[in-house]
Amino acid sequence: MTARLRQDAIVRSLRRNGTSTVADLAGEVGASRRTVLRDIKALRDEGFVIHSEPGRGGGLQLDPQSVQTTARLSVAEVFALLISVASMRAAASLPFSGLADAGLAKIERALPSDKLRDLRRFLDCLYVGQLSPQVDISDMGAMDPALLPAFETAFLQRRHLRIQYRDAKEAVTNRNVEPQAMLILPPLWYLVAWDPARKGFRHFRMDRISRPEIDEDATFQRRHVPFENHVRPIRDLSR
Amino acid sequence: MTARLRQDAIVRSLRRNGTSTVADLAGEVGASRRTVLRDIKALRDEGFVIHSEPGRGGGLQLDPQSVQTTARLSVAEVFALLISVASMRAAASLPFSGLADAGLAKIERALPSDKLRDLRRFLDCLYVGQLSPQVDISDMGAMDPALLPAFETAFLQRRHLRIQYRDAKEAVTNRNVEPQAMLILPPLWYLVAWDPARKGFRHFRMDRISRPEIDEDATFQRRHVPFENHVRPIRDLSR
DNA sequence: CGAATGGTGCTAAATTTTGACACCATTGAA
DNA sequence: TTCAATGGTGTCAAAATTTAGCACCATTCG
Repeated sequence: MTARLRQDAIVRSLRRNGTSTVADLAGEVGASRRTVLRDIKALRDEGFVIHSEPGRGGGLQLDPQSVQTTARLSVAEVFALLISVASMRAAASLPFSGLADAGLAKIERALPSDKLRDLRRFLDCLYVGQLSPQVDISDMGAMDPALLPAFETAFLQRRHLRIQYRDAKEAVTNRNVEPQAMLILPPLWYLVAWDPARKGFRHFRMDRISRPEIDEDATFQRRHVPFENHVRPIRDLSR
Repeated sequence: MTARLRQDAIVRSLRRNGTSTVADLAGEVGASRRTVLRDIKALRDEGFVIHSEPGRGGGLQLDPQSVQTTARLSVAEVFALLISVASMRAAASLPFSGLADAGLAKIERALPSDKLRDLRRFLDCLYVGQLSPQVDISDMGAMDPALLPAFETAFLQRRHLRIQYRDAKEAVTNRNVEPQAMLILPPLWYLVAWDPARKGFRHFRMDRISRPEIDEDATFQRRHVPFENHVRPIRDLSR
């Protein structure tokens, strides 16, 4: 029995029995009283809240609110969770958004610092809003997640992006644009980009974009994107 | 230097240098070649994807896609994340829902088993759907999360629930009902319950419910709740 | 007061981890 | 072909860590 397994057993026992004494736990997990006390200290160091009462009738009690879980997530999964929860908050205020945000903030903090920096920089480009109820979205396509890496690279390295765009009239054009922001109006995503040829901002619906290519040579400066009041940066939501 | 710290150092080094040899890593972390190989095996067992090339010019490489994060979450936070992502999926299909679900599944699996059982049983009572676009939700209140523990207990122990309900005409009634399901039509929550006095199912908007009390004496059997096609159980979404 | 409880320090014993070595398979350059 | 550089495994004794036992302290309650 390794230390880790024994500590898990102690947590399970406390959870099951409510209150236990050190001696009981020692008998249960087959270790000495001293070792159980060391384990209790280790668990407290890890963040478990364990109340204790000395004296006759005393004992140990695991704070039920502190029951915890650890999971190992990839950066892509964290990203997906962030977007989902932030979009949800924008679309409909749920009673749990505070808790979900707190959970996400913990996950985010645990990211390795270099990935965290990239993720934050990309999240800074993301804005969420709400589609006006009049729009019929039943026939709209979903964006292809396979497109995302190209966009992420273009944003982070501030490279020009070549895309093929099919507009509302089905006319197909080729563009070379500066990606400035991504706007999420669930379920639609828009690329907000400065079009140098037209000297103006354009919104491109992501499900109408195909064949994105990074222009390796040209870089650009960030511009201030004029968003309306009901569009909010996603970063505010995940803090 | 504990094993854990050394393994973290190895991951950092691989992330920084791209490719390293076992001998280089051993020198860097101050351990023997054999120990580094043991650590590599442990990291792989934990889910890190480490490519290796034997032979001259070979070495170890950490798959950048497998960069991972661990976070310690409370059950309430996991619950909030589950609800948020599932609701989001119902309201609007996002490109990442698969990834977010995968991340959540990992988190869910890491829950302590007794809490996991409770959470799953409660999730089995949850259904999501989409409010029809005609409904004006701008003036609707949010449910009070403080109510949830009473509902959760009533569901899990199948206890009758006493509530005070204020209906659409502002008429206040007292009910004693059997909670059968929760229906989430973002941003509104409904309690779907069998009302024995009226011998029928009733939908109660959660923001109109007050003073829920568990009836300690009476228990009930689960009933089949007749849901329409566009209402889906939440559990399907988080697998 | 005394028994039951949580908590700490110390030390020798028990256990686990580590390093060293031999060895194998693969690769690429000489 | 040959050889050096690499990843990978098995074995075993040495090193390091963990554990049990013990003494002891503080607190609580009957």
